[in-house]
Amino acid sequence: MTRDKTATRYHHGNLRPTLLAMARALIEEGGPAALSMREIGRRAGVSAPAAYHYFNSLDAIAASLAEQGFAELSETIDAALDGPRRHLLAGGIAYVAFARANPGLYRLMFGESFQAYSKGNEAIRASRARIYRQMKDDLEKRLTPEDVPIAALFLWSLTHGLALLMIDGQVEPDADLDTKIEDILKFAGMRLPAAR
Amino acid sequence: MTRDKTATRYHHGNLRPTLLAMARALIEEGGPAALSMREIGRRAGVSAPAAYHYFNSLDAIAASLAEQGFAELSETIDAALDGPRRHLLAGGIAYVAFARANPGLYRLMFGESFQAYSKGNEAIRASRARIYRQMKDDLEKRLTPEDVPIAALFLWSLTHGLALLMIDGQVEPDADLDTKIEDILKFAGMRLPAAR
DNA sequence: TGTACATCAGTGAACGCGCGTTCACTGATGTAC
DNA sequence: TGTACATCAGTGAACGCGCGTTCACTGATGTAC
Repeated sequence: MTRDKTATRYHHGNLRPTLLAMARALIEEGGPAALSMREIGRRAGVSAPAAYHYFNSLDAIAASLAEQGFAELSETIDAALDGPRRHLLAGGIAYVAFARANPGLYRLMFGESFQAYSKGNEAIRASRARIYRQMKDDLEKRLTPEDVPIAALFLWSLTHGLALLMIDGQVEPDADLDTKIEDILKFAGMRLPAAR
Repeated sequence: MTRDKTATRYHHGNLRPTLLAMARALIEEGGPAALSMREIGRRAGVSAPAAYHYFNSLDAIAASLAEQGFAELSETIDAALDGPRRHLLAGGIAYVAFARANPGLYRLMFGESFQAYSKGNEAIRASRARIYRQMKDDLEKRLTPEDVPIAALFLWSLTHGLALLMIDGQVEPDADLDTKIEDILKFAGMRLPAAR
């Protein structure tokens, strides 16, 4: 009952969240491909099979991380929309900021295995729907109804693409990246000479 | 000299391009993670070590594929810009079409290992610069000079994001995807109510 | 308050796998004479 | 035209590796009496 926090105890006591935390650190260090049952165990100070008391497989851990990521992203956007800024701009800035703060997680969430996760995971589907809904709600205040679907996909493409380019270091960080993000999102709301 | 095309000959005669072709087929089937020296050899009807006469490592094959991809993407855009459509729109459509036609390759080109490839590869850097230049040339005809860098990043983000969302199957293909692409790119040139 | 015991979290050894790469080799090719 | 030979493309065996997962187990925990 009186826990010696430094001693390594046979029963970890808090293993499930610890495993997830270690897995998350791993993807941030080495990308989604660096996820490994054995390495997760190693970092948690536990043998690899111990994890099987909490997850059926490595894929289950990855799916759990993705779920976590979508929940956090959704919350982050919620919080931004409560702020003083205009909605779409604040949401977009928050979106890109999340990706930049959690590049490994973001890549896991939207990477190749994405479809596999969201297929069977109700929580992920719900978070995604919530994010999309927030965006559409705002767009509906500004546009005629028939423009909304296209505008939503437009905005999602823009923020997703910008987030990935920055994560991948393909935007030369000449100026402050934060102001660059803002500039681009603002530019999206301005007139480009009509493309046809 | 007179080659029996069906017989398996000791000397393959055309191995280097064959290896690249098999590697390319592999990433299209299973994504960049499916690249494997041994599987490439297997498909080429050759032992795995044979490949080492042409490439120093698996990474070298991947880099070669990425180089090929950037060259093709650049050519595809060139071709589109020679056509009858307005430049930016035609270029954007061609860009997304390339990604949709070569999803595995596109992911390899812009994936996590991207930085590693383009660092030492002059050909890749040149292709990318060429693509970017084409875009900027067109933008310069339409915008004041100080808007061009932001507009370029804006456009690249948009097309990149749209390409990936489609590749990842995150756009429900309710309508024809081709017209959807066009709609979005056109929308990018229209007015969104100013975001502030 | 003290003890027997059921529970189940965590262990260590082992499985089979596929991988990238190295190595000493073999055998087809085409050139020099 | 025919033969010796250098070249080097491709081979098969082997290396060492890390992985996901299974298995029979051990030992800490907390509850029932």
